[in-house]
Amino acid sequence: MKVNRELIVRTALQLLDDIGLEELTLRKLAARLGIQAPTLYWHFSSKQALIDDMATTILVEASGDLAPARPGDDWTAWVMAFGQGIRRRLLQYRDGGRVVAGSRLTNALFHEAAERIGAQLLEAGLSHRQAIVLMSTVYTFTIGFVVEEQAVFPRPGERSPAYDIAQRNQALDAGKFPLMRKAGPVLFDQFDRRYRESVKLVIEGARASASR
Amino acid sequence: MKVNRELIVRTALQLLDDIGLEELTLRKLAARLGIQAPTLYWHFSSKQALIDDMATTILVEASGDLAPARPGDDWTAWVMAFGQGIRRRLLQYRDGGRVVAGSRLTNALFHEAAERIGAQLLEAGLSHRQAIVLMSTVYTFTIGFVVEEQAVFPRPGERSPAYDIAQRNQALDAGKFPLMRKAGPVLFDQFDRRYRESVKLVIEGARASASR
DNA sequence: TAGAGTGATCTAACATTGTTAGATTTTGGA
DNA sequence: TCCAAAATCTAACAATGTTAGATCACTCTA
Repeated sequence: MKVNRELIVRTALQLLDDIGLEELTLRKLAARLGIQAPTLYWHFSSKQALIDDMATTILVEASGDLAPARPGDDWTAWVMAFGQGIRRRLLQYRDGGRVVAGSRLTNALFHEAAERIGAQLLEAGLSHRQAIVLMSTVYTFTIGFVVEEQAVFPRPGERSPAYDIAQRNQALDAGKFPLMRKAGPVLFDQFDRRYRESVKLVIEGARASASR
Repeated sequence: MKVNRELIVRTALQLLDDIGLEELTLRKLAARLGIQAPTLYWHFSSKQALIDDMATTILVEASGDLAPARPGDDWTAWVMAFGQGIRRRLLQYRDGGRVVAGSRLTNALFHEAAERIGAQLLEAGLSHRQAIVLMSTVYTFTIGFVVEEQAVFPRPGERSPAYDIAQRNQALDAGKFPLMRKAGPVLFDQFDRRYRESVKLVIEGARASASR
């Protein structure tokens, strides 16, 4: 059975989703492909090179889903759709955030989407620097956010027992940490809502900066 | 020679700064401590537990440095100092960003600092939720930002050869990616400036949200 | 149609790693 | 002085990424 880079990456992403990044080994991947582990080195120069390709693939998959629903929407909708689209796709794979966070992209396909969205921002009147800073802020925040989110929810709806809120509160003295205690539900529940609010902060900041 | 948790963590942080997270092994750490590797398991239940303690220590070190220079400053200065303080401390250790990104805090000392700053925000009129979302946004962004920054500059001023801008541009067709090409210097130079601008976006967004 | 070349896989092995089991030494208080 | 505990040691294990080199499979050419 002949195997190629794309099949390897797709299989690796399936395996990732099944067992997580920590358990993802070349031998397990090879087994699922019906080959021996060293054969992978004919296709990839290292495990990291494979993971880089996985990360690139995840982001490329996201690329088609980064435009706002209604095409007439203003630039703020484009930025929100950019962030939401990336987050949604990262969440589709177990440890998707950590995979992308630790990798370098291997091709420019994701840059195409970024280029399109950036063009929208310029057209709306933002400067080049404003557009780049805005997009990179959302991008960086999104990846960091999903890394945290997936530590709490390894899979959507499946809360990790390590992040029990009651247990967290037990470690936080009520008299000493009133704010932090009350923050538990904000930080570890309803990630959708907090994500939206965070990105909205960035967007409103950009609106203020752009209108000057 | 007797060893304890604190000495181990301090030595591990030194070693981290010398050789980076990837090269940090329990045997090397033990050698530097003058003990055998398995002895570390008397003090820590796993390597990850040790790294968690390292991350906690880094953030606790940052805690003393999170207040604005002039105590009379308004709440926006507190938020900026919060972010800048964390970033500065993460940058003091090689791979400091990645260490903190992948870890869970082992004590609440950092929460004390967060509690103080949060209190400032409430006093300035922000709601509890606004304050928590604002701080978590800056926190998450900062860690993600430093992870990227340290991929480009493993040590301050020491650019990784893998992130040469000219090389990056070669991969980006000038006709197809005008914005992304021009973005190189914005993204991979002057991290100080971009960090400040990003956090300012968040803060201005919070100002807009708070004034409503 | 035989054979050469290269594309793709295999087997065998290596060094290194985190970790465990269990024996041994060191320490400090009764 | 003795004993329990605290702290360290040696020896070993299973697993991992990776390399070296042999072998199979396919395609093109002479």
